Amino acid sequence: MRKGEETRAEIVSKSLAMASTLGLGGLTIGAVAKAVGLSKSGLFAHFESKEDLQLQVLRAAGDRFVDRVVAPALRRPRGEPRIRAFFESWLEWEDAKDLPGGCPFIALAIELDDQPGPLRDALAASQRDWLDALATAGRIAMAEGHFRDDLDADQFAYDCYSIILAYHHFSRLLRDDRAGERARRSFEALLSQSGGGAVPSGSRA
Amino acid sequence: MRKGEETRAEIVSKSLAMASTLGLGGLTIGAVAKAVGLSKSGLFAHFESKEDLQLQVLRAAGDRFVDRVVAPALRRPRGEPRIRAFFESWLEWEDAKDLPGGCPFIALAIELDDQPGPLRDALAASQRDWLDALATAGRIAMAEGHFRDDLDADQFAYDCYSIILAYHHFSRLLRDDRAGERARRSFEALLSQSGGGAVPSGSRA
DNA sequence: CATGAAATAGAACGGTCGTGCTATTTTGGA
DNA sequence: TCCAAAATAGCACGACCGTTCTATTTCATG
Repeated sequence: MRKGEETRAEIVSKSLAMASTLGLGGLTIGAVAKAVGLSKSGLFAHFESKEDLQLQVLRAAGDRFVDRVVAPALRRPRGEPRIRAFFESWLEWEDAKDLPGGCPFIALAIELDDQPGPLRDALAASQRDWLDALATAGRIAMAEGHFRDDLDADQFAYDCYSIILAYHHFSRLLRDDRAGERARRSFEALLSQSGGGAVPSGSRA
Repeated sequence: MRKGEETRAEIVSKSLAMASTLGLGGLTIGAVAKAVGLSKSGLFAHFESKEDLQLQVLRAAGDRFVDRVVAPALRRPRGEPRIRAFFESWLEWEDAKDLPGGCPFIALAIELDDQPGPLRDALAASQRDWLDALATAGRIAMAEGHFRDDLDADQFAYDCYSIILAYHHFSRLLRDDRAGERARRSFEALLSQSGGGAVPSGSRA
């Protein structure tokens, strides 16, 4: 029925927000139930187990990332503009107000990296997916002549993620307000070393 | 008495190893007790609370990092050699066999970044300490003429940490065996863009 | 508006958590 | 060797965990 799906979506969404700060392991049926205004058993009836809830949270996070970061970038012109859009959206994603703990993937990566199972597998798979998407965008930029033609696109994706990880670390743990500025500086350096024209804010393609 | 200190150190050491995979929150008095062969209450008598144990674990991790990464670097010649030694030791630290979950600071940073309190404060303080040490090493390299004299040493430290974070992420979650190679490539690129020249062993055109 | 189905609540379960309390064992110096 | 002190064990506590079962409420629709 209708109502059930709505409630379930609200549970997953609230759980995602909570998981961004507490991790998937820190999620508690009782706490989530209180947060959405349900009884423990009423909430639990929507899932076959806690792990099922966790998996749905992971999937919801992936969908949201695609909606807000990957898809918008793909709507931009091929080449460097798309790369820049990807990076900027990614940086905004880090500070999304509906994810109070910052990027859930970074938090979950740390939590799950030593913990084999379907959760870890699902996370790793989605990570690989959009790292591939980013590397592909890099290869397109090479084809467009925006990047050197001997660039290692996978290394480029690695370096992009590297910058995002540092932004997360410095802005969240150290509360460094220059973290954004630092991340963008690193990104510009990466672009210019990749053969991307040093295009400061102003010109577009 | 003597014995007590020994036992306490063993507890903290074992807890550190466990915390590297499970986090500080995942640490459990019962599980640690079983791991060191003590009863729950026997173990607990060494600490005034669980948080006290967690703090001691944090301090032990800091001491170990200084011993294995910071101090060895400081014994190397000023300038680029010291920077390189810092980075290489740091990379080895990531794979230390007595820390099966990898660098505990990265795991704890994620775990504690939204959780105010003495644990968070202690972690942030130690992070700042050796980021400062690294930036200082960078400034020394500038003074020695190994780095450009307009280099931003804090940004340099930021970029170094960035590479380490990516190494952690790619090697642990994605099990990418090229992660080490990628990290070193990024580091060489960072050095050369910082004005550090020569690749020491090996060659390039 | 009645009715069966869907959604939710309530209570209880065995487990484990951190943490006290008290008893027992172990230790190291006199 | 003896003995206070230190170290450790055993047990119990209240709280919360995930989960199951059953009852009750709410919903969509004939």
